[in-house]
Amino acid sequence: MRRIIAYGLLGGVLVALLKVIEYEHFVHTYPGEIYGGLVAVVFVVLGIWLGQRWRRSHEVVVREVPVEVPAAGAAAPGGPFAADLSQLERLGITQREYEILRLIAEGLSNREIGERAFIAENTVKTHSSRLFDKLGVSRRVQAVQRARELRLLP
Amino acid sequence: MRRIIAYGLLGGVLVALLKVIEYEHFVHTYPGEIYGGLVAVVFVVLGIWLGQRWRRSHEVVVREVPVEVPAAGAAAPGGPFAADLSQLERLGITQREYEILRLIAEGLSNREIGERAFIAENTVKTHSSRLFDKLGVSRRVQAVQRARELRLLP
DNA sequence: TCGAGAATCACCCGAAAGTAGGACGACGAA
DNA sequence: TTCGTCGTCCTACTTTCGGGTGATTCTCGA
Repeated sequence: MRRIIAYGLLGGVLVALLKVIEYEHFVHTYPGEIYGGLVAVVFVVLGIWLGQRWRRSHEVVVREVPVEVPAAGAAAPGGPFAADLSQLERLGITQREYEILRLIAEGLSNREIGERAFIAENTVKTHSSRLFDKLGVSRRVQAVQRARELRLLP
Repeated sequence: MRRIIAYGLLGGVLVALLKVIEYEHFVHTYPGEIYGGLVAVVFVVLGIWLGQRWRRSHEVVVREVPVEVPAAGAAAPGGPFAADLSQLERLGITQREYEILRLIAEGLSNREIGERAFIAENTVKTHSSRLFDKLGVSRRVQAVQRARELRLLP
């Protein structure tokens, strides 16, 4: 409900912005193509931003990938990896937390993880904190190590 | 690749759409405000769509199907690990630094490493700092990851 | 429609990690 | 001897992490 109001206000701001742009006599100074193009670009960017915030359940697509593990002998590091997702459920690790775990394992800082996942650094901290709890560790290197033991990471 | 083409086509459609709208404008059917508003609305919606699409593509949850695990018997990767010591020489990593690297990979803190190796925490920092230089990384998780790639760690 | 779980974000604080620079002694090669 | 490398240790500083608490929003299912 509050969100709708917020969007309403946002719409107002947009219209105002539009007015301002128009007031600048863009229409008269530049040909219509440029004006329209500018407006389009600005609002496409804005729409993308909105769209990323406006999340829906159906956005999550679960893709099942059959993976085969090479038989004994020359294992292929970097080859197909099968994550033991039952461990996730057993430990109560959420999808988002698992995502953060993988990003941690890539050596990213919390800030970088935030940028990658479109969330605030604080949120990353919250996720990783809970993740550490569930993994029973207290440092990120340990988390990665533990996750590898649990076959959550390659 | 196909995605790029798709986006290219999409861009073309956008331009065409713009042209059409513009045509309407030049016919002076609508005043500039309405024209701009229309463009804005259309492209906001389009942006939202794009944003959600983009986000979805980044939220794909890869769920691997359970697979057979190689015989429990000592598989090569789990067995005795042979570090590629030539990499050490190539990168100019000393024995001591390699030792610190292994301890880092165990998830120990600098203090714990110092206790384990009977050296001061500051010394550990010096070693790890030089180690990071030689590995071309800046964080310990990255160092472990990189070392694994270089087959310096299991 | 209510509540539980999730995801999000904020603020604070202390600890840990990392940066930059310098210093010193041991040892071996030039 | 002189030079370079290694290992050790230091100060001082900035950044990052991790813990704790509290709050809002959203979704889903009962």
